[in-house]
Order: sequence, then C-alpha cells, then structure tokens
Amino acid sequence: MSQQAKDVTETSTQPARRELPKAYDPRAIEDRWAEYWVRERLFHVETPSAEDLEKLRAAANDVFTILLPPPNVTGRLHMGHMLNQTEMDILTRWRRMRGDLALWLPGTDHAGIATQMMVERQLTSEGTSRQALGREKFVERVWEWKRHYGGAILDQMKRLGASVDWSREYFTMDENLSVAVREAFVRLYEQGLIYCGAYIVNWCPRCQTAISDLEVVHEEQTGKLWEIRYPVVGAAGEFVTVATTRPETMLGDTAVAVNPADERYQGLIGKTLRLPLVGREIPVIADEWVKSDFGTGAVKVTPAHDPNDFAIGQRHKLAAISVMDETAHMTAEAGAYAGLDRYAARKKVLEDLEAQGLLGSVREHVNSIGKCDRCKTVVEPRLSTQWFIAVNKRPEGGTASMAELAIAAVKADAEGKKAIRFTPEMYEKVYLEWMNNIYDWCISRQLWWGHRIPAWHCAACKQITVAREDPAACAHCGSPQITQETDVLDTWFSSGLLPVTVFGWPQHTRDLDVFYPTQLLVTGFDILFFWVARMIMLGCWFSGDLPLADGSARPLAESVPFREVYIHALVRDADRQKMSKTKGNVIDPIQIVEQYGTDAVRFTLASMASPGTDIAFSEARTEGYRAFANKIWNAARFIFMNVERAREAGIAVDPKALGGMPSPSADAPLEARWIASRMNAVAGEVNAALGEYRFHEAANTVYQFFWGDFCDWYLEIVKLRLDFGEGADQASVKNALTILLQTFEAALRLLSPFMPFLTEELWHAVYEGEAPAKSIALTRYPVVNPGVLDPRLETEMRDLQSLTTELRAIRKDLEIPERETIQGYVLGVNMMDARFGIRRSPGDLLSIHSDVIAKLTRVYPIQEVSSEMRYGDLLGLFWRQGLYEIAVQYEKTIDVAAERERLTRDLAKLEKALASAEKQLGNASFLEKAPAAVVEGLKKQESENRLLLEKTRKALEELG
RNA sequence: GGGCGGUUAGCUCAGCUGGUUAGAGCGCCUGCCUUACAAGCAGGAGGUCGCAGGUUCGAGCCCUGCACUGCCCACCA
Repeated sequence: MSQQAKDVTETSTQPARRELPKAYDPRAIEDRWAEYWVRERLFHVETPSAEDLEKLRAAANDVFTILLPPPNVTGRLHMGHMLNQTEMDILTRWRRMRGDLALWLPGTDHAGIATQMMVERQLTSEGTSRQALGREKFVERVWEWKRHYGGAILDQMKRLGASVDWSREYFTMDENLSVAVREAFVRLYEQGLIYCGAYIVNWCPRCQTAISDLEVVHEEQTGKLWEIRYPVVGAAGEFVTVATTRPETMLGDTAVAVNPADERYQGLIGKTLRLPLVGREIPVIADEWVKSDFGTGAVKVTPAHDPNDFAIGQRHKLAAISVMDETAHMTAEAGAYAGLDRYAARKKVLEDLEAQGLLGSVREHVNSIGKCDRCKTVVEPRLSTQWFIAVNKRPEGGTASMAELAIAAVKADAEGKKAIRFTPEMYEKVYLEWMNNIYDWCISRQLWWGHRIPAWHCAACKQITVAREDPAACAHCGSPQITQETDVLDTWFSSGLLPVTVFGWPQHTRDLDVFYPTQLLVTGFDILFFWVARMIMLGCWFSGDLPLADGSARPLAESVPFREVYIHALVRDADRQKMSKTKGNVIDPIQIVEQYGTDAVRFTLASMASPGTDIAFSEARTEGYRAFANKIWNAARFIFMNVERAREAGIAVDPKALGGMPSPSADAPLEARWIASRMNAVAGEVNAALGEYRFHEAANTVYQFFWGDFCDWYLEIVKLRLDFGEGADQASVKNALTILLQTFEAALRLLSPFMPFLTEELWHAVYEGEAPAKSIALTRYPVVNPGVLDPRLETEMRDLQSLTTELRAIRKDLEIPERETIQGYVLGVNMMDARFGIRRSPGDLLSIHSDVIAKLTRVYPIQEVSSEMRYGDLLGLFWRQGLYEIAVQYEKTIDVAAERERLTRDLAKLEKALASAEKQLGNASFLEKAPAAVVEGLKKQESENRLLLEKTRKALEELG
C-alpha cells in the first residue's frame, strides 16, 4: 500500500484527490471501503412502520427483499458464489438507489453431511472418532468448529462488498430457527403429512445415512448382466433362469417373478424354486411389472434391496430379508458370506454359482448406476425405517397437497397470472415437470449434526410421540420409557423453511408482514429441486394461514416465498469446462480479485451474465475491465486536475449543482447538450435492462457510454472549453466545468452497482469531503428524463463524428504525421436524412464546429466548396467519400495504381449493394407489403448509393 | 428411454416481438509516449450466422429434417 493511501486509511475515508496515482490500484482502496460499509451499517434495514411503508408506496417505491442462498458453513467462496452475489448485489444496490427499501438477508447453512464429514475427518487425524466421542460431545465439537471456521465465506463476502444487512445474519441451527423447524415438523405430523416407516431408500454406505433421490447422481457405465439358474423344486434338471446386475443380492431373494402373460412361464407360476447357495425355497409369482422382453423374462425378487422388488414384495406379501448392513457388508442372513464387503461377496457368489454349474451366460450391459452426490460411493438401495413427507397427500379437510400448491404457485392461473415467475422462462417447465412427478420426500438422515427429529419412540406401546416440547412420557400409553428418535432432518428441510423462518415464523411478526413474500430469488439451477422447489412447497404451506397485514386472508400470490426466480448460469473455465477440484481448473475468485480488483471481476461476471447461457470465465475479459476501471480513474484525474486549474483561476462549481442529471442550458455547446442527452438515454437503457435481469446488456451499455461517449468524444471536445487563460470567458468555462462534473458524478452513480469500490472512492473525491451522503450507495440512481432526449443533437453529433473519422482516416491513408496541420474541404454530404427534420448543412456544421474539428483532426482550416469545383479547381487534392465527401491538401505524389485499386473495390461494393436494392425495390409485393419506413429507408439508401457510385466512377475516370 | 439448451469474426460472447450495410471485448495489422489514461490514443483487416429444405416481399431470428455438442430427468432386473 502506498504511503498516501495508508494515510487516508488512518485519517478518514476521504482520498487525497489532488494526488491520485497515475494508475488505479484497487488494493489501495477496497479493504478500506469494504470495512467502512460494514462498520457504518450502511445497508441495515429497520423494519418500517406502517406509516413509513405508506410513504414509501406513495412515492411509487416498494420493499425489495432478497434472501442470500445460504452457503454451507464448510464452504469456501467459489466463482459460482461470486456470480450469484454479484448479481444480487447489483440488483440490491440498484433497487436501493431507485428508492426502494432494499433488504438483502445473509446467512449460512449448517449443511448436515458436509459439516459432519469435515469434523469427522478432523477427529480421524486426531486418532479418535465420532463414535468414541459420543453424540453430545461430537455435536459440541461441531459447534466449536463452526464458531472457528464457519464465518469464512461470509467474511469473504464482506470483502467483496456485498451490500447485505449484517445485523440480520442467521444460521440455520440458530435457536429461533430450530424452534421454527420443530414447529413445522410437528404441524406436518399433526396434519398427517409426515409418516415414519420401513421403506427402501437410497443408502450411502460411506456416509451411513439415507439420502434423497436428488442426492443420487446417476452415471452410465458398462457392467455385466449375469444369468443364474434357479432349480425348480421337485423337477430335477429344470431351472428358471434369472438375470441380474447385482448377483450378491440373490442371497436375499424371496421370490422369482414373471409376467402373467408370458407364455414361457405359464406352467411355472405357483411352483417353488430352490434358491442356490442359500437353499431357501421361494415361489414363482406373476406380476405385471415384469417385462417379458428383458433378460430372460424372469426376475429375482429381493424386497430388501431393490425398490421395485420391494413393491412386488408388498403386493405379494413376501418377506424382506436384508443381507447387507449399513456399511454394505453382508449380514448374518447371508450365511457363509456374512462379513464380506458387497463386491467381495459378489465375486464369491459368482464363483460358487459357477462351481455349482448354475451360472448362465454373462453379457456386457450398460446401465446407470447411482452414486452418492457427496462422496461418489455407489448407493445401495436399503430397507430401513425413515421419515417421509407425503407431498402428494391432501391433509384431512385440506384442498390441496403440498405439490399441488407448489404447482399452482408457478402455473399461470385462469387469467394467465403467475404467482412466481421464472427467468429464464424455460425453468418453469423444468420445475413443473419435476413437481408433477414428485415422490414422497425422505427427510430423515442418520447423522448427528442437524435438527434432531422431535419424535419419541415408546418402548411400551411402540407408538410415536411428536411434540413441540420434549415429552416426559408417551402420549399414547403414558409410559415414561420413551427415547428420542436419533435421526436428524435433511438439511433442505430447514433451508426450505428459510423464507418464513428468517422473519420470525411461527410468530406472526411485523417482519413477515413487511418483507414476505420476498421479491426475488437468485440462484443456480443445480439447487432448483433441492431448495427452490422445497421453499415453494414449504413457504406456501406455512404462510398460507397467516392473514395479511390488513387482516384479510392470504391468497396464493402472497404466500409464495418469492415472486420471481432468476436462475443464473454456471461459471465454467475459459475452455468451457466445468470447474472441479479433481480437474484442477477451479478459479479462486479471491485470487483473481486480488490480481485485478473486485470491481473488474464483478464487471466481468456482469457483462457475461446473459440469462440462460453459461459463463466461460476468461481472465482476458477481466483484464479488459481492469483497464476500464483504470480508464474511469484517469478520467477522474483529468477532471480533478481541471477543477484545480479552475480554482486557481477563481472558478468553482457549487457541489449543490451535482447529484442530478447534467443540465446544460439551451445555448450550451453541442457536446454538453449531447452528453446530457446520451446520459439520459443510457440511464433509460440500463434501468430497463436491469429490470429484466439482462446484466450483460446493462454492463455493456454503461461501458460503451463511459468509454466511448464520455471519454473518447465528450472529454476530448470539452478540453477545448477548459481554457483558464487570461482572455477566457469565465462564464462559459464555468458552464463547461459544471456539465463535466455533473455528468461524471451521474456516471459514477450509474456505474456504482457494478463497480461499488471505485465509484465510492471517486464519488467522495468529487465532493472533496463535502459529500451529501455517507455513501454513493445511498444516493439516487440516474433515471431517464425523456424530455432531454434530443435526436437532432444525436444526429448532429454523429455527423461530426463521421466527419472526424473520415478526416482522420484520410490522414492515415496519406501517412500525414499526426502533428501536422493540413487544410481540408468538404464537398458535400451524402445522406439526405429526413427523419429528424432539418440537419445542419455541411457549411453550418463546419463553421459551428471548426474548433472541434481542428482539435480532433488537425485539419484546419476546413471549408465547404461546391462539388462542381472539384474536378476543375481542386484537381490534385486527395479525395474520399463516406458520409461526407471530403478532400485535403497535401503535398504527396498520388499512387495512381493504389488509388485506382481502392476506387475499383469501392465501385464493386456499391454496384452490388445497388443491384440488391434495385431488385428489392423492383418487387411489387415488397413495395406493397413492407412498412413504409422500410421502403423509404431503402429508397434513400439506394439513391445515396447511386450518387456515390457516380462520383466514384467519375473519380476513376479522372485518374486516367 | 424422455425432455431442454447451444452451434454467429482467430478466441469469448451479444444480437430483445423477422426489416435498410450482423455488433462488442480480447487477439491481429498499421501509426502514435498528442499534458487524464501505453491498463492508452488513432486508423484498419476479419463473418456464405452448423448443414439441407421450407414459410415470407424480406430469415442469424419462424417451421421441418439432419449433424455436432452440452445439460437435466428416468425404478428396465
């Protein structure tokens, strides 16, 4: 850190602007502001009173609430987080600056499995284990871990300047949230929507817990399909051949099933088979589910180890024999195989079958295999007692199931209205498809870290007591011999409740009245089902019976957890590869931020965040936006330098003139009125783009405006006006400086949501310590004033720009040294643009702007001459035509051959364009059907091209 | 097995309801240390919009088929 920056940190938030370093160094300012924003509690939102709320709404503003998808306590910030946070921060800052009451609520998720695993690993390295510690001590240990490391990701977030309300930070295991989770569970249980029972669930033998369908990732792989012969009892030499991909499960078979219509097996149904290796007699049963055309048409039935078999078992009242334990080792039921790991057992079973001649053909077989999302261990379907939410069940007296409600919340109603709107819209379909086919949700996990299920099992009557307060006795038989359920709840159960619980539910709080439903959810599609869908289900369910603030019943549109969902892209690496630790291509945002500055990284993400498209993060882009930050920095240096010069000349701009939009008087020079018009137009575009989550468009618009319009043209021209010499007109200099400052200040506000650090720094510098607010984030966002937009100005400026570019180009062509002044002529203008009324004649344009043209092109003097003169009097000049027909005087030998070639090329282009235009204009149905403006435009273009063509031909002739 | 995206300049991507000559950044070429900025300025080159049909006065955009590519969902042993 430079000495100067250090002083600033120590004394105040004000930069010493007179000596801004030549290059922008984000490191010198970012920590300081990040800290300042947190320390000053700038983004703290007080729950407004009814009166305040009314005032807010009277001003056409509203409450804007947004919930941070809570990162795992175990998490480290990755690019996905940063994208997510950048988008939320841009929107929150923007809405805040628009005058809305913007509340962004942060928090972290206790992340059951992930956190437990983390701490278990720690214990292992210490030579101990969770089991050795015992449940209570272990949980205490996890809390300790959480206190130590759990805040890391939020600290990183602070560093990145996220404008969240830190006073409302929550953790999903906080006392109040835990009470709410328990309340939710009890209510669902009372409504008969939670049940406990033995079912087949996805079981991870490594995590040793049940996991939901969503936590299983399917991977295609080529395995084997083995055929095994089961001898028919009482018919020596007769077999039924079954096919399986998991031969070890045969040890738990309790039947063989065939399709009732399968002719091959008609005689066998009802007969008994002897299960090889085990010796158990099992029946051949008929079940519709069996597909005759797969395998042998006969399927072994293992109710304890396969969901389909389990269903068959239920239908046929078959026994379910578990041959594998929670670690996927064979149980005593597996007889000789007991104790073997599932794969060792498979090998041995196959060997033994082979030895007994019962193994049939073996084929390669492609099937998808389920793996644990977290640890990639192959999941084993396992029969176990678990808790479920009946998402498709209507409670007694209820009109809808959870899923039905969650569908209604997203689907358009009879009037076409949707309570929740998805962006991109496509995700609505994805969501509905899933919700329409949803199964009951397994919410119990065999972990220690999490919300323990508030259920007690009675040793006496075997019934279950579910209660809000820990019970002393069984609610059914009164026995004190009750023990609490050891399972905890799926983490997504508690995070699914967040939209209501963060506002104090189950209490009906003022916060709920004011902030619920939240306005927006910004998240990635990877947690669409895990979290978004669950929040919709639970949010609608539990808020539905809360009356609105005015006492009326809450309609569905007001019970949804959020009104809009913006699903953002995936951040990939520069080669479009998914970032993953194993590939080693993970880009650490903090490292990139340190290298390029937070603002540059934010801007990169924003400029690439086009809804629906993944982001291939490229450092080249970030480099470009670092340059942009530097550009802004240097524009500031230039402006401040001139403020100083002005001060020395006794000219000062009243800071009170700043804070709005640039407001030049009617007689101000073109560039002043033009930049004001542009500023307004751009403000309009940016606001519109952000309103539709088109971050890339908003970012690109401000970028082009600042660099292209403001720096390249406006600043270059305004240099002419900033004449602090003796004879200068003080009033007009002051006017110019005022517009310059007004525009720059407004531009900083426009940029602020995208680049909060840099703009904060420079904004304070503009006011030299007299800033009207504690932060630029608390000022108002620029809004378009349509009255200022002036198409005539834009045309005039565009003409001036075209002329400038043409003159520069011809100089370049002729290799005229940049410093050398030459004379120029304008012979005419080609475009007869009638759209904006009268435009300046070339003569007027030249006389009004000769100073500007001279400054930008070093062509001086420049005058209009009639086109007819050219071929006589002006012979020997260098001539070009674009929008303007121009010529310059310069002593140089014409390279006739090159010139001819250039003109010939032009000619060819023009002829082609003309031919196509003529063809279209000759088409009667085009003239008849196309809108007038299009026809008109084409006609004009055609006539212009014709003119250009003629002139080019003539020039070519003269060349000889 | 079902469904959804993508394919536009060397690279990364825009292109909103079909409309006059398809844009940006990076990279590339040329010339400039012009007193805010060489992380800069100025000028320039570069695209038969994946392929083949179709609708239309008019298609990068709409329709059909195909190819390649990515993703999601799914209880075929």
